[in-house]
Amino acid sequence: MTPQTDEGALVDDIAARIRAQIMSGELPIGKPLRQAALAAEFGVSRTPVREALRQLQHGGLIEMQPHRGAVVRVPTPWEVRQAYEVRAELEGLAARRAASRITERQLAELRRHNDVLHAALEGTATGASSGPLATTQANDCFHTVVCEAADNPWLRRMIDRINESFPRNVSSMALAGDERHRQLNVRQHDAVVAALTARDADRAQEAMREHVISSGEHLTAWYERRSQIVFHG
Amino acid sequence: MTPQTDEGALVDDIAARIRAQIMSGELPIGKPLRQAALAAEFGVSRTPVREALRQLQHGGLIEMQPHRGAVVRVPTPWEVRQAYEVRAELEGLAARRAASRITERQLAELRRHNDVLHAALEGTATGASSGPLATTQANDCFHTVVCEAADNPWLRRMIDRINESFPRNVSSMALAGDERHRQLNVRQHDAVVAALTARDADRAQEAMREHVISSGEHLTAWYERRSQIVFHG
DNA sequence: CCCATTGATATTGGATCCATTCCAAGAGTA
DNA sequence: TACTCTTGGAATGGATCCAATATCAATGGG
Repeated sequence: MTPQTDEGALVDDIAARIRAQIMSGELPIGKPLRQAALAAEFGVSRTPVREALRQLQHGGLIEMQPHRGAVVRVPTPWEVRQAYEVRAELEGLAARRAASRITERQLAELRRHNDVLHAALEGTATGASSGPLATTQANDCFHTVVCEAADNPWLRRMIDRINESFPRNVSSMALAGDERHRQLNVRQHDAVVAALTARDADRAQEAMREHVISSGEHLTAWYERRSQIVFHG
Repeated sequence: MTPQTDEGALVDDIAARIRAQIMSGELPIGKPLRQAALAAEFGVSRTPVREALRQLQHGGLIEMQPHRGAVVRVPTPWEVRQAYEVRAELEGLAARRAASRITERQLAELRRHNDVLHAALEGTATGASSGPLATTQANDCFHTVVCEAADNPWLRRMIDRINESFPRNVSSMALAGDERHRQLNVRQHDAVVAALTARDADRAQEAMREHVISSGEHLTAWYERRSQIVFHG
């Protein structure tokens, strides 16, 4: 049932699956998570499920009240702003480090991901590489590549931790909806790539910082407008 | 046996206790952690201990190999440097935010903690407020106050997470040993306080960044010299 | 008619039990 | 003597069991 190469990672596997379901929106914000139901769904006992839930709680993705169960957490707008301020600083640092470390291969990869965004923007997308899914992935990959180029596992973990704390579908929905913001987004990506190409650490850091802050403001505003996309049942 | 106000926090309580033991050096680096032993020591079953260990693993303080048990993790020198680079950026951000938010009361508190360090340095410590314990505490409090003044829970959590990942006794031992570095340390603290008093965000950020980077370099060097303070037996 | 108390029910949290796995010591053989 | 295979013990990880607690509905009283 659970064919992991790495026995002993069952708990982490369960946690990853639940996280994925929350990220994809399959488990909507505010939905109560029943341990028994999850255990049955994954074909395991409640013990690993409970541990997985606790991990997610510690990660901030869900809330657990004693004897009352766990619910998918509802991030408040100001919390989004605060988290993105931290993320901006961290990704800025990543860009700074990347400026002197990134390889030509990675730069090419960045440009490729950006091309996808450009194409999606101009409607010249060629079939498969279109749609909000492709743009979301291209966006993620862009930031991932910069993180990898920064070559600092701790930094990487911290940034991942922030990203894992907000349901992805919400974020991408917020971005995908606003055409104007997507243009800004791509321009900012280009600025980052340009700075990295020029090996200009200061400019790369500032460009990335501004980009993330801007995304954060946008996302915060979106949350403020319709912070009611929660589970009702 | 466990009179917590907050029932349901037993696991977190266990985790905190184990973490404290690791931090204080009572559980030396490299020491294998037996679930049964810990359970007996705390008067609980193995279940909450297991969950607590997994939390610590996720936090990076211990390593767990499947069916082989958990050991207190040995941070490598380069890992210390990388973590402190991240910490410098985060605490720099904290100082920047604090510059415009810190209250007079908090500033006074900062000065008080710094006075303790000054006193310890000049040997004019008055009995109880002497010793490495007091200086370590004053150091911690200094950074904690700045973090609180920054008023960003996410930032706070991230910084805490980094600090919780390195056995405190090792860090303080490294600092306490070097008189020269302690002087530098206090001067840097003073610089931060001065910048905060002047409400100069840029200067505060830079002062704090430099301070943390410098501490990180020192700690890294210490780890390189005697990275063999591990458990043998 | 509305509110409080109480009992049933469901769900969580901790304890215990059992299968699996890893490590080490010892016997047997080349 | 050295190498390997076996076997026993010990520890982990998952499953199951039981107690504690919160939710909800029903009933009785104001």
